[in-house]
Amino acid sequence: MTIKEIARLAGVSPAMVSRYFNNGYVSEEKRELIAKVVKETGYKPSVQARNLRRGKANLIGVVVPRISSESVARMTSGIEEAIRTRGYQMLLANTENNADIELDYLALFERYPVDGIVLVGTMETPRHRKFIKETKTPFVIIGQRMEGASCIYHDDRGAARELGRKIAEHRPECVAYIGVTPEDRAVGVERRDGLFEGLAEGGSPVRDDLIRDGAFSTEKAHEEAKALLDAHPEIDCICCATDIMAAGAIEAANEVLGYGNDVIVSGFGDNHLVQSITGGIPTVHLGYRTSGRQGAEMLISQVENPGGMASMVELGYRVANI
Amino acid sequence: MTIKEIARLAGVSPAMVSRYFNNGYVSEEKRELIAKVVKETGYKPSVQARNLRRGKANLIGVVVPRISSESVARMTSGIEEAIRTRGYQMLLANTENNADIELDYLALFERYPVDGIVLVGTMETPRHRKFIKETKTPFVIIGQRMEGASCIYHDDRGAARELGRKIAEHRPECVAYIGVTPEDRAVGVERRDGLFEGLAEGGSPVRDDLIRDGAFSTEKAHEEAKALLDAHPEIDCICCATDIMAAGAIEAANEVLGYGNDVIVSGFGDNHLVQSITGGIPTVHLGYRTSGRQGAEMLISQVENPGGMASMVELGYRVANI
DNA sequence: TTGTACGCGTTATCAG
DNA sequence: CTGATAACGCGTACAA
Repeated sequence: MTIKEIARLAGVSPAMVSRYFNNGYVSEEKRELIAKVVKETGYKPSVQARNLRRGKANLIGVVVPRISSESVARMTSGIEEAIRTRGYQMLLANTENNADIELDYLALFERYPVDGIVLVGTMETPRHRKFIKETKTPFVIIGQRMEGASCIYHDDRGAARELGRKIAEHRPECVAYIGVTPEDRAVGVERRDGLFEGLAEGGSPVRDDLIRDGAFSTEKAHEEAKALLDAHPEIDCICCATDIMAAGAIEAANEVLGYGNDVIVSGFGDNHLVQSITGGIPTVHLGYRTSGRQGAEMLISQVENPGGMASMVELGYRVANI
Repeated sequence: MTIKEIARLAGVSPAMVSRYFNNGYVSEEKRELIAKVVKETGYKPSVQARNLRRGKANLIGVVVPRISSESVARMTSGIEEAIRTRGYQMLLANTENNADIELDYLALFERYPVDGIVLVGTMETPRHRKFIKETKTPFVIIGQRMEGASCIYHDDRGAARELGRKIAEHRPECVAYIGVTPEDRAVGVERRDGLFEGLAEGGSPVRDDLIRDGAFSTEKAHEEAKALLDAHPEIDCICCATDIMAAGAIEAANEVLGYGNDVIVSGFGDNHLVQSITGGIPTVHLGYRTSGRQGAEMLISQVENPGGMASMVELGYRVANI
């Protein structure tokens, strides 16, 4: 069923039918004629042909590191919302934290009919920088600050510093830290450094020998926390780079010291499930939905008004439960 | 940059360039000529035009109820994996559990250049049945059994029955149940009925007045469980339709009866985070990744070999931690 | 092995 | 307000 056949059946020109679906330069009379035929045939215009003709697909490619992470889910939800209200669709690619797959998808999207690309960022490699410099497709990165690209990110450092200060007010005497790889700058470096600063300012510095890597995993964090607590009974505070890992640390503390122990365990990111299971541990709410939404809006405005400058937006935060 | 310009620059015909990218009817000499120009210009064929010409987009539309649910994340991960290895891309739509948005997306995908549609199913309304009956687009539904459509689903009932029997072996004397709306047949009806059967067979039936709706939410389940335990101290077992809700029930039990209480709380779905935080409560592993993967494979085979029958696949399960 | 010519289904332009 | 016509960029008979 093509526009031509509809035109023939309705006794009008194809152009008329096209206008019927787009701008509305159609007389009432013809409109009814066409509407009737369209309803009878169930005709839908070919998006393919339209895309070709318009040189635009109203499609945004979104590349995420791990779809099963709550923070990512919240971002994509925000992206999707913004995108949908502007009449776009989302093409989602999941890389399972694999840099090669990530670059592959970025390359794929460049020649795919997407109007723009959103990258939910984790690591920054030379190949990433190369891509950013060379791509002609509108591009926004969410969650990491990256030079040369439009990006929208959270003030991980400031948030962590404030969290650290608040924790220090409780005067913990022996503070351990479970972080993640520094390859993820926002989570691995900014959160750690900010937290260390805040704790030190408040007079409760992290002890150098009590720093571990929790690898973004509840299990790994559980394991590390257990080892820490077994070896250092003096620990009375464990700060974690994510709520997910904090969940593991809490479990460890309960195992080693029993329920109702006094160890302070803090997280980051306000993971819904973790917060509701634990009844609320010290954490930072980061507005992932917002960054998703704003990132998508930024991208679409780039798509629709090309030639603008790359812009960087830093989002606020809210320290919670302490 | 079009195929014509490349042809001109390489001193060959456009058809040659097309063949260079598709079937390979090109002499070595010309191949090198073209390769050189392609590399220099960074030319990528327009997927738009190719799609129009081929009448195929290598795109699968996936409609999910809630992207931030772990089970959904696991399914989409499986779908994505299967799709990618077959050379397709995934277009993801999120409905936030809204039936209207769900139907909108289904309709959108029908006229979008997707080769097939996967629906991660929850409710089944007359409009759903209408869509299924009328759509000409290859279509697979995952997670619910639905007549007239190809579907792949889990044996929720059998799994629940076995879980119920296992729980009954611990001889609980007063069993409560927190479920969800029966509009979601698999989760709201099959799990409930199966569990009730298994418990009854084992001699530990659920007490009729101890049945509540937890609305897929940790908070709601927490609230309901707290009310139950406050009003009925004799409760020694709370079964929940999802792990997420079980997390709320555990929290409630700890609040009301203290840590280390003997109330058995069971879940369903083997939620990673819940299992690792709780140290493992009785649950059922359902292979969501597998259903995603197989559902996608089923769909693609429908796309590539049209005219087949609708098929229904039931997947197994594994009861865990009891 | 190579090139020519046509058509995929739309929409934009332009003349009426 | 309406209709004819020319692209959009590519793939593929068909002829050479």
